[in-house]
Amino acid sequence: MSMTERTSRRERLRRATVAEIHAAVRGLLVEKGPAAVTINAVARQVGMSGPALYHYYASHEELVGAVTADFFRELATAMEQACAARADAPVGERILAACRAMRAWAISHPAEFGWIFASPITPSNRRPDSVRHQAAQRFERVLLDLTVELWQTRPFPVPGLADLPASLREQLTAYSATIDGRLPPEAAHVFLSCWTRLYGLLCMEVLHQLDFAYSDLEPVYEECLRDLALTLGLDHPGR
Amino acid sequence: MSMTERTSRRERLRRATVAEIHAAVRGLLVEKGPAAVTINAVARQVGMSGPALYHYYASHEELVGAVTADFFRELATAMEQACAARADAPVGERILAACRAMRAWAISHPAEFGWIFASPITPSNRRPDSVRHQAAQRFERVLLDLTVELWQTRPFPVPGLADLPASLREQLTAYSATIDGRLPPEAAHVFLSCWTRLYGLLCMEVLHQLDFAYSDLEPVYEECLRDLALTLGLDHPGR
DNA sequence: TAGGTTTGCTTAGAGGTATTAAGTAGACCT
DNA sequence: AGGTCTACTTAATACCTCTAAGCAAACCTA
Repeated sequence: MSMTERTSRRERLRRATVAEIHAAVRGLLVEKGPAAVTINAVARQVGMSGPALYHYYASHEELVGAVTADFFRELATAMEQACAARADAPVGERILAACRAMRAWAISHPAEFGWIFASPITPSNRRPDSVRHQAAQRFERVLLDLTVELWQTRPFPVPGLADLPASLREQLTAYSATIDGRLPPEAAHVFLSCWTRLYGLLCMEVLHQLDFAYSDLEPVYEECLRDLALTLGLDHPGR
Repeated sequence: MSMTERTSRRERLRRATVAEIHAAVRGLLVEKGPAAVTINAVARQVGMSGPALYHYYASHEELVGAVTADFFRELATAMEQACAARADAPVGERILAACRAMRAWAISHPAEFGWIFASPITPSNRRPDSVRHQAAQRFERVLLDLTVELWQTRPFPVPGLADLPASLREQLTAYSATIDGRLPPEAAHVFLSCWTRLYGLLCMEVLHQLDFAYSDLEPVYEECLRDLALTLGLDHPGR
């Protein structure tokens, strides 16, 4: 009986409080914008007074990083679920589903998605062991894993490694190593190109850098997906 | 004699002070990061005390917007100069020069370029009559004007308007109108696609969203330019 | 079950921020 | 010469992050 509860009562309480804090942060972010997410305001929201929060986080920055990590995880989960819902479909279809899920989450959570980008990644949050970095990496892996599966089951056309500039070749080789060689440098190049276009488009939409021309980027995103499907040699992308 | 000096002594002094303030802001931004750009710190730098700055700007936000506008203007000028240096070259070559100048400025002024994006565009700075918006528009026009010239002298291939989704067609038609029809909707679509890819890539580089894979995006950018040249039907893009 | 430790909070306070208000010295113009 | 405008000043408000010190209750252990 006592053995089954691995988490002590204390720890459960702590977790609950942490969850409440994160919810307060998110609420403030969504309702009053990033600037409203102050230690004091968050503390007030959860019914404690200011400095109490320092028992949970060492600094404002760490709190922000932790919540940002939440958002990354939630986004990654949304993408994974979109895939899981089509577990039997061909990889190509699941890739498109994941990409659409990414934008769907971004659109329905603009404040959260905006925070992921716009909040300057402070040096401490760029450390590989930071919670934020871990969560960001998991997010990135969703599409990477799918692309690896595609590469293994139905390889897409890639440029000759010799055709790439030397500097790029080196960088791609290094990156290929960091993903344990699951994609060779040439394939990594194609993957990164697709990733960059898609993510970049979303990034600009969220940062309102395209407002001067577009009011709704859905068709633009879909066109980008068609292009991506062509590059990866997928069957008809739907829509 | 008195007629020739359109600007009174007073106004000249004011301009000098404003320039000094902007220089102080920039210095703080570059040396200590965006968070160090506070009203007080800026005032200290120029040798006045805090609230004095409110005689020049109504708020911290307005000051930030004004300096951001400076950056946009400087960036636009750098691109224009790159074109002017090749005034006799074909449009295609000038387009590529402008694009390269854009990245060159971004790389040599990372703090400034980062601020252009990362600083959340507050509602007041999104108003069409804000200094920031004006300067941003001038920046956007550099490549637009070049593309218009290309379109008029050597039209590039465009998709059929009927092939585009209705929603996109409407948006493109509206945008075409805002640029006085200098590009028809189909051509505007191609222009915006190129613009989005290029600007998005730079945006992600500056926001450190690609650090996980690349250490130097120069070859990636050049590849993007080759793609762009192909899309616009330019001759060999060089490099 | 008693004692010490850990946890979660409190208030007080230092030093910073943006911004407003009120007052003053001097330049400018009539 | 007198009034207005400009550029600044200091004082004050209300907020911010974060540190320090202290207290009560929960927990663990002897």
